[in-house]
Amino acid sequence: MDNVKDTVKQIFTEYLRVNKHRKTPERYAILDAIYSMDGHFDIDTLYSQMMNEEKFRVSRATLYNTIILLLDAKLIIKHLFGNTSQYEKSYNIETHHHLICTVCGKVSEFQNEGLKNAIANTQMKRFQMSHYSLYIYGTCAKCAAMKRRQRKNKQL
Amino acid sequence: MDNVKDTVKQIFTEYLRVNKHRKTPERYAILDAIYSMDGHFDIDTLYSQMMNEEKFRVSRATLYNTIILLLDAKLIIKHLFGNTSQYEKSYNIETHHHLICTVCGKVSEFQNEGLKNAIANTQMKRFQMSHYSLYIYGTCAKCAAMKRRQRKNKQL
DNA sequence: GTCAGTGCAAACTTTTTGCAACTAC
DNA sequence: GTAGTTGCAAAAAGTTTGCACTGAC
Repeated sequence: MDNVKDTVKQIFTEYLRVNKHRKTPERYAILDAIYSMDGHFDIDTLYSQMMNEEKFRVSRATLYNTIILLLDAKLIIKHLFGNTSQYEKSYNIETHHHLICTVCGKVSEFQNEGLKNAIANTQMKRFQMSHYSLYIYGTCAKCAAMKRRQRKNKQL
Repeated sequence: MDNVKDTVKQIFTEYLRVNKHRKTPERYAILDAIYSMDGHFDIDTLYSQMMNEEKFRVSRATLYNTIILLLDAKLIIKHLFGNTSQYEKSYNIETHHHLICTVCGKVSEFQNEGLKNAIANTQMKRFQMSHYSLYIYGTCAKCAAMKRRQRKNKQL
């Protein structure tokens, strides 16, 4: 598993070299922190995480700057649900789709090979796909149950 | 085509009645303005549109309030690309997917029946789908051409 | 030594909120 | 008449920017 961290570090180093950016400790600390997180995170969560648990302290400005590099290096991807930008590591991660509950806002992930293939194999004229995001909106099991309960109560 | 405007007005009226909201002229003016727009728009665009061209003037706060109702009534859908929330009328509109150019940011739409069916027919456990958004990121033809040109120039 | 990168705070943008005035019911 | 809505301005939340300082090269 540390293999992944080592690999992304190498990829990032190569990216920085090719693009003539400096290899600062902040940048590597941020990459490491991101690849230590599970699932989605926003800038504020990452900032707190690095403030509290980790040895390395960086400013929000540096987080925003570095995120741009990591996106460009395709080591993370950006999502936009809720109010803030959410990010997610992308190296060695299975492509997955997102279920977003419109009642409670909870975001969960699911995999579906058929869908994955259908999308990946779609031919578009005059457009070259690099990646995609599929967001499915609806009601999660918990909120569906709550709705049923409310409806029942009204009938009493 | 005015048929659509009439129909959404009826749907909205019914929605307001059921949910015990008032039928204010502002709300109908906003609905009308939205169904007069083509493609995506953000709050600011809608605000300017109603300020300049239309007879009815509403505040931003009212726009935000009304947007929430229209989302709930499923008369519009919300997208999150770029920096601002984008909205789009959804009644009587063909489901479509979005191509987003990561170079120039241009958003275009495309239809694909196979994809549409594949997604609509996906069975998810413990989740009830109401709608979905598929965003495909990549490089548009224009930016791809520009990239090729830049690469050629470097070689000289 | 130089200049890209960093931290801080201020600025900016989008969205939300509090409150007085208004109006649909 | 009364409570839901509106408009305004202020506040909040997220992100970007300006600038002096630091450190990677």
